[in-house]
Amino acid sequence: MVKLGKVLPCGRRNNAGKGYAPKDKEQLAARLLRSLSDYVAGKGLRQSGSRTQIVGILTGLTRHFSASELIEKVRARHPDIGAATIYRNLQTFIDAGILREILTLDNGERIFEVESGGHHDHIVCLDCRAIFEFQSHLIEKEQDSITTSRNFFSEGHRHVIYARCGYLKKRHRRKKA
Amino acid sequence: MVKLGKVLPCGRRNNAGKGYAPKDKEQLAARLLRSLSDYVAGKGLRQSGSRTQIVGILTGLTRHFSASELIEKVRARHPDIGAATIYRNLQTFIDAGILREILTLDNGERIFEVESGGHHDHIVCLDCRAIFEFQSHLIEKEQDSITTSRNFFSEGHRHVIYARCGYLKKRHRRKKA
DNA sequence: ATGAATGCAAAGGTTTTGCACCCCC
DNA sequence: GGGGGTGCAAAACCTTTGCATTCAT
Repeated sequence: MVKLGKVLPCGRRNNAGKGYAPKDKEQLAARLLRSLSDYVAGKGLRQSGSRTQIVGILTGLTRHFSASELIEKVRARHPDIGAATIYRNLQTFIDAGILREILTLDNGERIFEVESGGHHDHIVCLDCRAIFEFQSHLIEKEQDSITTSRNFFSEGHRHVIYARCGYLKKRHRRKKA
Repeated sequence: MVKLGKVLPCGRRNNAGKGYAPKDKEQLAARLLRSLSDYVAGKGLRQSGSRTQIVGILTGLTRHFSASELIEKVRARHPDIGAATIYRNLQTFIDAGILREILTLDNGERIFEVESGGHHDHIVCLDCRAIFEFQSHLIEKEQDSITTSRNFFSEGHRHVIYARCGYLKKRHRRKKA
């Protein structure tokens, strides 16, 4: 694994573990809690203590995280919260629109991110495991066109590009040889 | 589940279980066996009986299939072949270029297809679970442009559109309400 | 004969579920 | 107080792995 923060040959820093800036965390946490409240109120569900605590952890995570990472972080601060509760709430949060499942890695790990409003898709770096984002109006438009021209009603999509940033390119070549 | 072959309102038939035409199976089987032979010969591996038998089953499957579907079909005809062998060979077949893992469903099921040469991406129908294919030169080009402009070396992508064909639209509305 | 490939069973990992208890509304 | 929510443990899945054995070359 490449050291965090290391500048890669492609000019990017290795931000695989990048989270939110401290100043953003507060705003984000407030927004998420509000969204959750709205959702549970509308559905006749309840704003349990666990839910509030788990949401509090979300802003301390990297932008893209797996269920196990969430479990680990939640249990570090709230050892009394069971994994089952976290899994159940992952689904609740997705239904509430505050989380999004963005992709599944080769090893089967499901990766989530906090819903930010602006739609984007992802590039997964096979070298440093970092997940980058990209946006393309052109692709979105073409997708819509394809979907509607076939009489489908789109319910979303997952578009993931697997790539290497070149950092370990030589090493990989050597391995393959 | 919608009945197989049923004409859906969008004009498509429900081909969720569609396989290969009998006349195509022969050619396909021959091609796959040839590719496999070339691969194992080149790698100093062996053309085992199991491998040949599993390849024989591939042409009797639907175009898009899960590991468990493959295991079920293989074991129906060859009860002596263990699941571990099938998993190990799934990887071998992918390495040999005769299979491709195309997507992961919501439930975590990994879906494979026989490598056909022509690249395409997929539309998954959330109503009938059918998997359709689409091609877009425009999207491919844009993808390449995005990848290279960021100094990535693309190693492939997965682009899946989730949609409804409208067949169960009313039913879903009712369920949700 | 050599080592690749296999079957079996066990282990590993993730996610779901049953159930009694708890606590939010 | 009622029903949603939770913790725990067990179960359910899917996939991988260790090991002795078999088999292709």
